Amino acid sequence: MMKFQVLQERFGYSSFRNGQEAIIDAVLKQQDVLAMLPTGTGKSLCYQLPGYLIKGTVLIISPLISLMQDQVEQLALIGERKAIALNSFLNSRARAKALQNLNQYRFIYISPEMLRMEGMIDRLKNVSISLFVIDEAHCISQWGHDFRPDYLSLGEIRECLGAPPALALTATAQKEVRDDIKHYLKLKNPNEFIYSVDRPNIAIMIERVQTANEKKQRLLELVRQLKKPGIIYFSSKRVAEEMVEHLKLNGVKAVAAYHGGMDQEQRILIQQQFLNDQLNVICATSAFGMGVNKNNIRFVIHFHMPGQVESYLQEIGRAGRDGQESVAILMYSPGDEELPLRLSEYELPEKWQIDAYFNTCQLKNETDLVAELRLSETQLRFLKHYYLLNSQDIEQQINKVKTIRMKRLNYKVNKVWQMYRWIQSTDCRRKQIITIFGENDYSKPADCCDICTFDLSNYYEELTHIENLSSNSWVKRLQQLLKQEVNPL
DNA sequence: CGAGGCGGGACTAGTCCCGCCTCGGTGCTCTAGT
Repeated sequence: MMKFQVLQERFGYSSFRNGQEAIIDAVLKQQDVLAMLPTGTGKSLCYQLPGYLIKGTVLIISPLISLMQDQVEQLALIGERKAIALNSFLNSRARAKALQNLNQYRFIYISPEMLRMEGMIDRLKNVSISLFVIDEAHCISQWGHDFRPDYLSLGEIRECLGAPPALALTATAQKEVRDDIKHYLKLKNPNEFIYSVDRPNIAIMIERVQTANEKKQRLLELVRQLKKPGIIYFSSKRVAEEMVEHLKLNGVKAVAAYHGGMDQEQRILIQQQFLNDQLNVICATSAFGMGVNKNNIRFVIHFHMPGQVESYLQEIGRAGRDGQESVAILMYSPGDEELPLRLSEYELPEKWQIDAYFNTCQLKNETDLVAELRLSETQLRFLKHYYLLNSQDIEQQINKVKTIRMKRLNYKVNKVWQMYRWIQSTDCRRKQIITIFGENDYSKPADCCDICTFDLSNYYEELTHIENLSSNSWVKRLQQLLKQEVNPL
């Protein structure tokens, strides 16, 4: 079968979208591929279509259970039943059955954590894996070094499985992140497809205020005026929830919160209601977004600044997927950079915790250690990961881990300052982003950014100015209009 | 850094204020007990 035939008959498309065909060709030639495509350009087709043209199974590493479930459902809709998501949603019987029949699947979705569970690699060795896909591959760099260290083992796992060709897919990755991806996946001379991160239909704006209170008031104004639907990003679950109440109290309807502290069920419900236009505004933390395929989002507001330009770009990139004019507004008040700086720090163990852990972890049980050293789950995982990796004497190990911690901390702090410089700069915001991502050319849209030319009222809801008038003046205005209509007759 | 919670002291006895402390995001997995 030819790829065009599969495209039409299986997926129901008459042509490829920008970038897809070249990537698919490289995959079919069994080359390692690193592809950076803007959000919403159909990345999953790049491995799903080859799945029908090559022998064997496509293994897809995915960061979220919900993304895996989504993809399996999407595949079911086009009649594909030989797809499975291997994750904790499967009960033990279903999992046992799936593991026994692994080689019958065309597509297997799995998390990095599940891949590293005992016996999993041996199971997969009996399957002929013909393509090793890493969806949202920037997670390797963004999460692998601390939050989810299993991401760093993917390259070794790939080799264990006979080094099948790899396809790494992402939407935003600066050069150093791409280097990380290549290194940790052990890609050999990968074919790289890098498309521009620029989204000309998203106008970029920074709103400066002096205090937190002022920010809150200005946010209410903006939400009232702007065309919806929209997302507001916060770096705190509590503040996100408080803002939902504040907006509701002030007459904003169809607004809800979304963050990682909520029940899985509640999260799915909120996301569905947003996709179905039953909710207009989501007050969210960075937990919201991956896999949210909604094409008519008109604004993305940042109430807190993200810790890095990549996160910012990924978050604003959720606006305007339909190609219509949309706006991204980042609200900044002096001192805002402190929060992301703190967040970068407290994820990593402190120096004294490294000392204490390495010196006593063989003597005490884990529960006691965690309580004694006040370790968070992430800190503990970081320590365990590097404890297992090292086999030299304790002092050497400790120094090595402290160096790793220092490097990681520096990296994250530098990322925050890059974001900060972007906010403070007086250069075209779009041009700076392009430069940060190593690009040179872009065409300036009519509404570019607050430094260039830009009129925020283009993004207001049409009726807003009438609603804002008091009822009296509204009547007067209507009378005027009627007079104007009547007089000429 | 900055917001919020909490404890204690003060003064028309239950409320108010001040100072101190803590916390702040992202997700996978399994296990034990209902």
